[in-house]
Order: sequence, then structure tokens, then C-alpha cells
Amino acid sequence: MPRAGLSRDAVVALTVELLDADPHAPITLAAVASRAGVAVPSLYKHVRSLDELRDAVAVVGVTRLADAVADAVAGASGRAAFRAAGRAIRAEARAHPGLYLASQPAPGREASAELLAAGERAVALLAGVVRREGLLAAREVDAVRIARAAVHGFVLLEAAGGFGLPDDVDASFDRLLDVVWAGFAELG
Amino acid sequence: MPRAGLSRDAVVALTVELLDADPHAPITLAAVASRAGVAVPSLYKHVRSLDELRDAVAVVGVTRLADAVADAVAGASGRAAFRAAGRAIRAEARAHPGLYLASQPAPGREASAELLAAGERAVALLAGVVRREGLLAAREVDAVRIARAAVHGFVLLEAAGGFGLPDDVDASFDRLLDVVWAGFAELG
DNA sequence: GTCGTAAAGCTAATGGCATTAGCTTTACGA
DNA sequence: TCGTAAAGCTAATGCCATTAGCTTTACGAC
Repeated sequence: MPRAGLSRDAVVALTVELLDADPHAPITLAAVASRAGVAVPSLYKHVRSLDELRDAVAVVGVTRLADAVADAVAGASGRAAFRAAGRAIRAEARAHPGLYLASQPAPGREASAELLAAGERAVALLAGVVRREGLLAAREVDAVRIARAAVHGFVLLEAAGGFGLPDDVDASFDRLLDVVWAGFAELG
Repeated sequence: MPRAGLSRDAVVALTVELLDADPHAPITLAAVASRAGVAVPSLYKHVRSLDELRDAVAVVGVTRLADAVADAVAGASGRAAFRAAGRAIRAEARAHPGLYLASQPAPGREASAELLAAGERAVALLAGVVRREGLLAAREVDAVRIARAAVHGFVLLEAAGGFGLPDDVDASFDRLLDVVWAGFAELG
């Protein structure tokens, strides 16, 4: 019987596939092993624990998010760049909701250095996009926090089915971006 | 040996206590039963399943959130009411982070009628606070969505430890509220 | 080509958890 | 006083993660 030829990256990739196939299914070693055609304990040759696997999956998710933002923002600036970044995040989250949710730091779980680095890259990209004529440097941290919170909150509520009304959600999101961008003038 | 004298409400209340005692511990029937001084299967006399218990806990959380908003908003209007509502939500979430997190609809899980009703009440309170001179009625839904997303996103990021920098988080939150309120002028 | 070895895989066992079935006992009203 | 429904129990099942320790494959050194 030939060998499965797994590797840490392959295990993580398989997990991401499972998440794409069924975004609401919990991440489980049993499911990954079955998908890989391997017995469950064999996974421990590639991954230290379920938590470590979750962390690695989150790294993939955050990295993809950052890549999407970097692509979307290229060549734009000001309000256009801000909108592009916001839309890119939402688009990525909608295309891969399971991965997006799995990328959220489980409160109380400490993140790996790799995950922290990926998160910092994403935040740095946002920081570049949030600058605006007249924004005080001292308010940049606030602006990034506000942008993250608004976009993240919207995407999360949407993914959780939190918007009951049939009104156009795409339009609401664009207005969120406009409201926040305009409101940044407040930060003087 | 005397009886524990449980009831559905008592089980839910015990679960909320556990969540307050350790916000990051997962909700588990084993923990609840141990706290109640009862064998695990006995809980099934009061609760249909773990999922139902989670739902009931979420009802408590959302109701408390709505109560906090109602209290905070009483007698205020306009920007002051908006700020009070936002601050009340964040304060409640910080005082009971486990309960707040447990109140978020698990994506893919369908909510009970009771939970939906509690959520609608909370949203209705927000709708009352979001009105502003010159806000088109047609934009009210957008405004509520934006406010929910911004506040919820901020609180969630904060609870997850998402704000790495030491900068004053209280101040950032107040600025978030100001930015959103000012930005509402955008909605015409 | 042969062979040694490290990695990749396996089976078996353990312990936590939710859930179900079916029994016993308590409390309380007739 | 006693019958009954609810509250509790033990036992059993099945899923999951994790660990220990064994077997086998692939691959480089000779």
C-alpha cells in the first residue's frame, strides 16, 4: 500500500479544503484524517495538536486576507483605497466563510508567532489605507482600530446571519465604508 | 439525600455563573452538572440538549444587553443617546465577556424563537437611538447595521485581545462612536 | 544492488464528553 | 396513606483527541 505522502502543509491545506466544503463544520482531526486517507494518529506526525492545526489554518486565512487587501489597494489612494480594502476583506470572507471564521483569534488562546506576524502585516496594510489628509499621526491607531472593528463586525454579523431584513446588504456595507471614511474627519 | 431542586432556569443561571467565573472555558454539561451537584444525565430533565442550553444562555446575554441599553438611553437623545448606548454595550461585554461571546449566534446554528425575539428587541432599541436630524427613513436600516457592526466588531476584537498596542482603548472606542455618529451625515 | 535508519504510518488504549435507555426515589396532592 | 409524575441515578454507546509503542516504507550511504 502506497504512502499518503502527507506533510504539515498538506494537512493544513486539506483542512482549509474541508472548511471551504462545509464552512460550519467544526475542525476535527477525524475529518482531516478521513479526507487524507490516513488514520487519525498519523496526523500527529505532522501537527502537534488540534490547536496547532487551528493556528496554522488561521495563518492561511489571515495571509489570504492580507494578500487580498494588498492586491485591491495597489495603485489606489485615499477614499478609493479605503473602499477597495474594505470590499476586498468582505469579498474574501464571503468566498471562504469557514476560513474567515477559523481565522479569528479564539479568545483566551494564545497565538503563535507566525499568526501574530501575519496579523501585523494585515494591520499594517490597513494602516496605510487609513491615512487621510489632515489625520493626526496620533490618531492613526484609533483610525485603524475603527476601520478594523467596523469591517470585521459587519462581516461577522453577515456571516452569522445577523441581518434579518431583506434590504440590500451590499449597499449597507458600502455605506458603512462611506460613513467611516467621512467620519474620520472627526479625528482631526 | 436531599434533592438538588433544579429547574431549567436554575440550570441556565448556573451556566451563566460558570461563564462569569471563567469566560474562556467552553460550556459543557459536565461542568454544569458538577456545579449543580448532580450527575450529568440529570440535566436532561431540564434541558433538551447542549445546543438548547447554549441558546438559552444567549437569550440571557442578549436580554441583559438590551436592558443595559434601555437603561443607558433613558431620557437622552441624539448624539448623547447614541454614545450612551454604545458605551453600555461595551461595558456589559467587558463585565461579562463569557456571556457576551456566548450570546453571539453560532453561524450555521438556527436560533430559537425566544432568542430571535430578544435580538429584535435589542435591534429595535438601537434603531431608536440611531435616528438623527436629516436621516432618511430609507437609510435607517443601514444606520442600524453600521452601528451594530462597529460596536460589535470593536468589542469582539477587544475581547479577543486583538488590540496589541498599549494605546488607550477607552478613548479609541469613544472616537469610534464619534466617527460613526458624524459619518451618519453621509447617509443623507 | 544492499542495507540501515529515520520518518510515516499503523493498532491499541485512555480519558473526556454528549446522549440515550431504563431504573429508583422523592415530593406532593388526592 | 398511597399513587404518580418528576427528579434523580447508573450503565452503556459513540465520537473525539491524545499517547504509547509497533511496523513498514523510502531513500541515501556504501
